[in-house]
Amino acid sequence: MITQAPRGVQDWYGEEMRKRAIVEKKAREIAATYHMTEIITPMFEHTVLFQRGVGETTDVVQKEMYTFEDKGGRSITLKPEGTAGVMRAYLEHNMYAQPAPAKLYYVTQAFRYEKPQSGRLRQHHQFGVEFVGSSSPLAEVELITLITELIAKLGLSDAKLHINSIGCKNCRKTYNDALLAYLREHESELCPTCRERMQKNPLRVIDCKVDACKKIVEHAPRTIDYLDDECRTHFEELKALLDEMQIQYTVDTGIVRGLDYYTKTVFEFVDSNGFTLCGGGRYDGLIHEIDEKQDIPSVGFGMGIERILYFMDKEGVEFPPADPVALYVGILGKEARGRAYRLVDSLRRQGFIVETDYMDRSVKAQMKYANKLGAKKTVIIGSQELEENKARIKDMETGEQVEVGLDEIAELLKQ
RNA sequence: GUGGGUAUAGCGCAGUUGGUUAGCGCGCCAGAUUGUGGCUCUGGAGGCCAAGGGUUCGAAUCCCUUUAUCCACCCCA
Repeated sequence: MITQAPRGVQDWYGEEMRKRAIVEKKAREIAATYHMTEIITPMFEHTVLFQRGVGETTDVVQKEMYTFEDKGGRSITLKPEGTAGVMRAYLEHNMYAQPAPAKLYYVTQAFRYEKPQSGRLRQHHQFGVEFVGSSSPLAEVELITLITELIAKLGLSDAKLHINSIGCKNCRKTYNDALLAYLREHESELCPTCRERMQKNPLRVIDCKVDACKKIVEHAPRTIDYLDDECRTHFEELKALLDEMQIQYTVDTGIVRGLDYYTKTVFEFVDSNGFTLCGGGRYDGLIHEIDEKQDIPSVGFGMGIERILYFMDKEGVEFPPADPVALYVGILGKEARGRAYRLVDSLRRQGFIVETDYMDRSVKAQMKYANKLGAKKTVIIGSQELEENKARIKDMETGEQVEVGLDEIAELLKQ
């Protein structure tokens, strides 16, 4: 038990860790070209931040948060998503006093108490962007463009953009009334979960996967038909810009998203099975929700690193190989050890990846080991080499050996 | 939270209707003459058969509980 990690979390090491680092590096590189800067916020926040920010009625807040009391009696919660913390930091440090917009990106863990399954963990990692201060649809376009570029550069092909608009608070109210009225008419045909959802948040019924509900939803009122002028114009402008950018999308009126803070635009990138790999949208009311004195529009998205890796694996995307060991320095005899290790040190300082023997193995075993490491070249340092100040460098692919002075090895490796 | 599958060596798997010291492949370690890898051969290490309880003369095998894991739903990344 003590040697087993808690449920739903995983260790990162070896090849998987390497792959994850490559994905994160790519994300950072691309964000940098958009002139976005990285932000790291704490792993935990005051519980109220998420209750307000994410929304009291959401599943995330109601049953999935890791909440505990610290020794000072404060209610603390491990962040279940990336946005709320960044917004809190934005307000705490008065970033709105800087020239707008603020373009922040983050790579973070997120914790949710869920039942683990494929692509779902209790600790996962997200790459995300918060674009704060702009109400222009160009802000949405910037995020979508960034994601599109990242997905393409990672080599993923099975990801389609779905967009929708759920309107602002005002449109939502008239819409909710219309939807509720419609659902009431069909209440008896809905699944039990949906009958319950109806009361709390009727919008959720829209993306129910039960066949009977789907059928009813087909003819249900849709958010886009209830948008006020401003929201409709915003959505039309967004679509026009996407067209101009030649970014393919489908308007999917079923996208609702599970976090309460969304307004107007919501979007997802999904694969052909409908599995979400990244989602986001506009949340113009979020900052006001956290700090009554402020009212600043923003858009953002979160992308699951594990899901990206899962999809890349599924699509058979090849990762670049790890940098190989340039030279394996074999050691023969204790008297040669110091000199050999000096050689190792000197070559490493020049930037070469060098390995050596720490196991007092025989020469033969060392060669086997070097072969397993995938070393490009090997050299054995023994009493003879010490005497002559020369050594034979062996090319592990061709088997050829070249004799050079101990001080000339770096030169040889550079070729 | 609801429903289903699985749990045997580091990894991937066998293990017959319950019956001796639980096997195979890969990997790991060592050797096949003295200071050179890959191929081959030989030998070796490594398992409380997930944990606990029960049935039985006898349990990896049957039953119960727990834990973990995988999958679907809910929801989400």
